[in-house]
Amino acid sequence: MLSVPEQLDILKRGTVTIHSEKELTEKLARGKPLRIKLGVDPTSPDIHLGHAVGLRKLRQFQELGHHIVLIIGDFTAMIGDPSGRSTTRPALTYEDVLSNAKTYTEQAFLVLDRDKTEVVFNGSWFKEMPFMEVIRLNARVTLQQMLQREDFKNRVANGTEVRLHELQYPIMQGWDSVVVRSDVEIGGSDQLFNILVGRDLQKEEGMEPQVCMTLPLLEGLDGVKKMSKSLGNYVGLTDAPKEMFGKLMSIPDELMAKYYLLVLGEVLDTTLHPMEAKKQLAAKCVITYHSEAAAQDCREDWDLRFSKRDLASVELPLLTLSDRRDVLGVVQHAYQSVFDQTLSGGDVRRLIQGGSILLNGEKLTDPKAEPAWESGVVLKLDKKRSVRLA
RNA sequence: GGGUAGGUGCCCGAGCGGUUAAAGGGGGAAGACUGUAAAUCUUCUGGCUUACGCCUACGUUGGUUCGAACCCAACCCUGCCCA
Repeated sequence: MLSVPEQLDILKRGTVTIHSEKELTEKLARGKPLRIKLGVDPTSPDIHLGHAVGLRKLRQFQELGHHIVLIIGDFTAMIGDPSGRSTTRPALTYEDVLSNAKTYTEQAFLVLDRDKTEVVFNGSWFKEMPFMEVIRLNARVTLQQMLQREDFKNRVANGTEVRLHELQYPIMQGWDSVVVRSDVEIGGSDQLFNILVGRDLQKEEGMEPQVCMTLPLLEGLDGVKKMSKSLGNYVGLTDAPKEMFGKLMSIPDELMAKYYLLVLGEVLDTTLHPMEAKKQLAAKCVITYHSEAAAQDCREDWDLRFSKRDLASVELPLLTLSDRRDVLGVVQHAYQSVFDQTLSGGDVRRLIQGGSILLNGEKLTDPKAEPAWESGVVLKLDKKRSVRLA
């Protein structure tokens, strides 16, 4: 095991707050593996790069010889974490939650060492919890404390509803810490309050309080809002290589440094040309979650497709024509059959008239035209999608 | 339970009897340009094989009217104040 200062140096990297560093030093100094907790709510089946920021921190702990406890919030997911929310989360069924949990853990192990990770479901203790106990826990938190939270405060101030079950969330997350006897809890910076509640409950139970460690939130592809599935601005860990590569190429330039730090744990080389830096970021990410070969393939594909605009030599999905031979019909059918997207006639018409549709490099601007659809010819649909005629 | 303000398109929000498929913004899409699916600029953004035509849409259900998102009634839902 590395010395305490060496461990601290690694662990502190990229954190927002550590509450407190002194406590963490003391815990590390004992020389015993610490129990590191990360709770995830399986509210959607995908883990994205935003979640991976926390998982990477866990991985660091793991490599330093500490014990990871990954809590699957099967129970808390049904409540929905109100952190940072301006509205109540939609309720999920238990079946959804379970199936999400399954894919969730599989994806988490792309980052974590499976053999050294303890996975627990918090439903295993909450499902059987007597109501008396629930009341007892509730007695430990005051309404005023809850109302100090930005998200609740804002909602109250704006006249947006706050439902009572949402107030239970921090208490439940805190109780998880008591049950798993965590020494350190990791979370996004929006988790600060919830993690601190965990400290309070542990103290109440006569335990040494956990260290609270928060990490920055990763902005999504739009560059402004937190990366999240519901906003659609995420890169999923299981995204296909080309999709992952392409999505990363679409982040704003300003965000690159942060992505380098949080996604790769590296420092951006500012002497690189921005586009080259971004390509490297995208490639490295593909290497992590897929393979070196896939990354190489993505780069080449990207260069051909977007830098040289040489669609003819790119591998494209094949389109088998249906009965309709007019431009509108063929394009609509292409979206449907190849990309599984249903576009209305109006949508397609807009694409055609906007000049997006290219047949072998020639713009098709008449929806009703019936050009000769020769086999092997490239039909470009929009910026990202093209097909080859079968 | 009483009082009061509201429920509009993917979201926020104007409209308050006809010229309203419904201002404006956000989000999304396309084009131009480029160093990329960055940035910037322009355009589009309910559906219908484009149709000054039809259908669907302003919480729900009925009603008044030649005509309703707009007026009336009942109901459902939410906020705020009081209890």
